[in-house]
Amino acid sequence: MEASERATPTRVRNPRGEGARLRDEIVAAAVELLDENGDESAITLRSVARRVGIAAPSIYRHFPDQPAIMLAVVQQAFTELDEQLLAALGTVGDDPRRRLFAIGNTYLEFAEKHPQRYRTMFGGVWIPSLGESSVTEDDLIGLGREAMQLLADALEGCVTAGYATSTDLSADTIALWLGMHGLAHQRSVTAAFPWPPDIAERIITALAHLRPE
Amino acid sequence: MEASERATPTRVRNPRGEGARLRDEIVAAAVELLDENGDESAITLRSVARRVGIAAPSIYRHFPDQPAIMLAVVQQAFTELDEQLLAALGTVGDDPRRRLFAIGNTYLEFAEKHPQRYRTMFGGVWIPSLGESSVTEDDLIGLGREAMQLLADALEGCVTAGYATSTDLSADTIALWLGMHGLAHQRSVTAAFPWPPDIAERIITALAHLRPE
DNA sequence: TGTACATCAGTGAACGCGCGTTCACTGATGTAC
DNA sequence: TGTACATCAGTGAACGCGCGTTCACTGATGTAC
Repeated sequence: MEASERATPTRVRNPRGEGARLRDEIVAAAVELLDENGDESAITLRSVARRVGIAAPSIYRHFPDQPAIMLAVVQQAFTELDEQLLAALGTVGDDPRRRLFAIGNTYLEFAEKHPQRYRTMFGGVWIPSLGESSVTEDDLIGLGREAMQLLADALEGCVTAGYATSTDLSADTIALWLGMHGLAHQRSVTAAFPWPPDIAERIITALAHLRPE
Repeated sequence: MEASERATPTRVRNPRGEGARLRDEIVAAAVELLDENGDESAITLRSVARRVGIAAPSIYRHFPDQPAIMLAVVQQAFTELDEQLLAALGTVGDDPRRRLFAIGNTYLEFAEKHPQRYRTMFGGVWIPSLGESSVTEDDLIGLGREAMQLLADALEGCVTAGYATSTDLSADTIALWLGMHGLAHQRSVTAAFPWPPDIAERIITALAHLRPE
């Protein structure tokens, strides 16, 4: 029974004051399970505990309930996405068109590299009858806001520079994001589709209303 | 115990040779549960049986296992979508531009009216570690083919008539569909988003490369 | 400086639950002779 | 025309499982006096 419940029975306990470390380990384990199994139902309180190598009730020191783990996974994924977008912008220079494609391509790369996480971030399924759990609506609002703002700024740059046209910047940003999201999401579900190689460029160019170069 | 397991204990059994009727009732009950709860995990073998008013094992006369019910739900949803698209085309006349928007708007309406079903159709989550169940890959291939073909035809009509430009019809069809899917999917997840009222038109116009009227 | 004590990190056993699935069955109805 | 029988639609009880959560606990370590 011990063997089946624990992955690493030799785990040493964290020193005093460092108990919060386990929180990070729990989230990391949950992400691992998600990436491996592809299904968010793979993240159960007990499966996570098993992976970390702790007893199931130990999780309650760090999370009020199971949905709270899911929320932490999603929050971490959004933070990682934001970081990658900022990193890409940091290396790409000043050309507005290149900045727009840097955002778009980095976004799509993130989804392609972590399809399960992407699906969970935007899947909506994991929100468990909101209100029966510790997760509130406030926890969810604004999750994608940072990424959306970066995209809006990039599109605005193109419009200002005359590379793109727009009658309504915020509506066009949403339209552009929806197109990218459609590709990112569908790819994360069906890997084996014969996508046209330039599909991302086609979508971004059309929805950003980019003038021919 | 009886009361909790059965919704309608007075259910009469189907006459001989009509046993297949129960199959339809099972699928209908599964759809109901999905629409009500919004979560495909609401469709369990037992919950469906409860809803129909039969004993759980009775389902095995009609479905080899639980995933087979999910497959039937998704298949039925795709069939319904196809029917609605065809019906819309039947009433809209010959103008290629109107035919394109008929497809696009009907598609988006379907997703808006049945968000849970839409999410399940394209969610990918319900595919249960394919191979451990009776559902095979063949069952899934070609599920959206009909709808995609109708969209391709509509776009081709616009190009032929000179209303739209395209360098690669099949790639542009996929791009257009992905944009529509992005909107349809995200709407089915987050109802409370302040969508621009003309968001659908913006996406379709841009991705179909429609000339200004 | 020694020690009692509070705090902290984590455990082990147990609970009740709903699940998918199996098994042997029941009882009505059509059909062959 | 009567009846034995096969077929069909569906049942009831039971199984083992993994789940989330609870409870009282253990034992190491820092801290107050």
